[in-house]
Amino acid sequence: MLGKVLVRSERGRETARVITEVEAYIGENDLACHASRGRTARTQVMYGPAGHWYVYLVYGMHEMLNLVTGPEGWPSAILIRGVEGMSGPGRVTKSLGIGREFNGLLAVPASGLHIEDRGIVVPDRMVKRTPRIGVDYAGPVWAAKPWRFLLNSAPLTNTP
DNA sequence: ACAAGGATACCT
DNA sequence: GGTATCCTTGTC
Repeated sequence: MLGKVLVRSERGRETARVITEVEAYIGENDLACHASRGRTARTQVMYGPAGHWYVYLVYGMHEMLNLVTGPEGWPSAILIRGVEGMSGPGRVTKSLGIGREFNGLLAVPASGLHIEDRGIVVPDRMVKRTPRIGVDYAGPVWAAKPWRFLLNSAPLTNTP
């Protein structure tokens, strides 16, 4: 998803930003994943088919935007932690006007929020991997998984 | 360094 | 119905 473009459309106005930082949460075994506690009203969307948004509130004030991935029945999602000019997952949603009303919606243009490939090239050597942020509670094994990915320089724009 | 802030999951 | 905890940010 790095280098792909997050597109928010609202009443004919479109805001597009390149995704620069993401984290993976993979399955019930992953103790940092909300689905590690099983299927609940909140985590239900992660058990569904890929391509739907999973949006939840954390710390009582920040909306986290995740895209459901993986096959049906295997709860997994990618948290969008950063877009160009915006660092931090709470700022991503706030700056684009994204809230829990998107939870469960399919990531297609008609829903007002989707992801596009606009030809930006991201070679592997431009991608940095680190452990995920704020997941110490998951224990040393799962907190150490290098499942945070970010661009370590500006992406190469493929000008048509 | 730490408060703000509300939902969630799990307990009684 | 009570409570510990949370995939954070801004201000102290």
